[in-house]
Amino acid sequence: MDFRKINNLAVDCVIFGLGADNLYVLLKKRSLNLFNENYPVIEDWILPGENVFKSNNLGQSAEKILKDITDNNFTNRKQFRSYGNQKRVKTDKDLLWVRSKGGKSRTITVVYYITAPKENIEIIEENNFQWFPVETLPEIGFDHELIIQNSYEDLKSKIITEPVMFDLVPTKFTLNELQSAFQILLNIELDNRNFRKKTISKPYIVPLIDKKKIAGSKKPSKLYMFSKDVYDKISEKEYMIGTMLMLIFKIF
Amino acid sequence: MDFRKINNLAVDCVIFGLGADNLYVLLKKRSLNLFNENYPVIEDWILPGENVFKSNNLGQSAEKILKDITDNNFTNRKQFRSYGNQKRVKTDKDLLWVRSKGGKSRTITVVYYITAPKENIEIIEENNFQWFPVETLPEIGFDHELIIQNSYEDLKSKIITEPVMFDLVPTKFTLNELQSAFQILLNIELDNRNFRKKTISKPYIVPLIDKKKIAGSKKPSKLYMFSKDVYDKISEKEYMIGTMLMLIFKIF
DNA sequence: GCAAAAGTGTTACGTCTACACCCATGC
DNA sequence: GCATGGGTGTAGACGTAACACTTTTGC
Repeated sequence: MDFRKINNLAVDCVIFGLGADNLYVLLKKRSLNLFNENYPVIEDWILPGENVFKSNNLGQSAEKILKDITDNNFTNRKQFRSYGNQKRVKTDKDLLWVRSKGGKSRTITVVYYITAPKENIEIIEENNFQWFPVETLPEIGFDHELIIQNSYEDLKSKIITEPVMFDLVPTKFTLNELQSAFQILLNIELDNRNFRKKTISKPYIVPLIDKKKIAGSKKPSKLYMFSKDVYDKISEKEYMIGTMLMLIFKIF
Repeated sequence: MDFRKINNLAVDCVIFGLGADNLYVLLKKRSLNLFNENYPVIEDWILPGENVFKSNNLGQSAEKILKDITDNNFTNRKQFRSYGNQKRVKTDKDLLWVRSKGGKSRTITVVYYITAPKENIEIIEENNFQWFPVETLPEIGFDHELIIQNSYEDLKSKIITEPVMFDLVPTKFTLNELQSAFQILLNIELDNRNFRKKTISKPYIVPLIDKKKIAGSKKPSKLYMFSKDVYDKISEKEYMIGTMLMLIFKIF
């Protein structure tokens, strides 16, 4: 293993966690105070990320970043895009920070994003990380707010094309949870009865016999699973494209 | 301007050109013969690309690569993803080539892809570039075959989500051209009458009054344009997601 | 027994699919 | 005048949208 870092190549991770009524992003606190009036005090939030080791490939770097945050194993890491503008790092705060870390001001960042139910992600170092609703972010360093927005857009577009919704919801989910997930992510209202009918009719939504779940209160509800096998088998015969859409939209 | 190159950062371009009955990719010839039996003879094809200048951002690099190929201006450059595996360059040929060019064997490549009607792209240096059908590629260097496949997949998925089809077809197109484009790219058959009805009914498909076009032969046909303005206006009110799909699919 | 969320069916309407022939033009 | 691709209409099947009440459980 070669643990030296490639000083102009970094990986950042956008971690999306779906909560009860919001989609959240996990951010890392960035603070630096030199107690010198010539330097700004840094106190804001950035995406978890780091420079790539010489002997790691991009995916392994992402893996490593995630391991520092939680013990979860994520199966749904998606490489998104890269940011390599030479003017990316431009504010005093950002320049100071980069210099203090030995990085280069022209760094190319490859972004991965990860999706999971928020409740599934147990954060190890509570102090340094915090969830924020995607719609109301705090002060963000670098160009990371842009990166978050771009990733969010991409996620939304993937949701209607690929079965990524099932990564945002527990493995065993109730139909209402699934419906709510769609409603939050696409910001729409859905008719409960129609949603159920369509969803249940899909062969890759498999009812879990007998098992039930205790909601916050009152009557327990049936659980379902997503069968990737079945889904893949169906989508092999073409036509599957855009299936997710069908769970939801009035086509017009 | 700083014309030094960042030796571990490159941009490659996948240029898709839609022909009459195939989707093509533009490749660059790679040949190197040292006339020394200890070295392999290189004679294959790669994506057009190059290392990034210190003073260029990624988009500018892509721009520059394209300018060397054709005088066309492309408006639809899309950044795709990055390839940064440390084992990317591994065959003797590839290593020899990289060394002969002063690059690093661990290079991260950011991929852009471009879509246009094949006939629109006039290649400047005929000798070095050639079109190949995506489905039947020649011998390809580096991991560029993988990159092409990945880009192709991404393109196909974008086609059903975003109005990228209109980049592959002339600005003024006939309905049959558009239908044929869908058929080639998604490898499906469409009913001509139904396709026309749906397509014409979309407000963002605007008929060009009076103008006609001479096909390969016989009867001229009506021309249409895609109005991005109208499309954007409609898609603002949500729900637009997946519209492209609607031009085509039996929803089930 | 009551609060809270889960779960259920029907009808009217609109959209999609399937299908075969005439039209306009160039030669 | 004929060959070629351009262009057109309808009916039956299917899927969607709209809509309000009952059920099951925990407390």
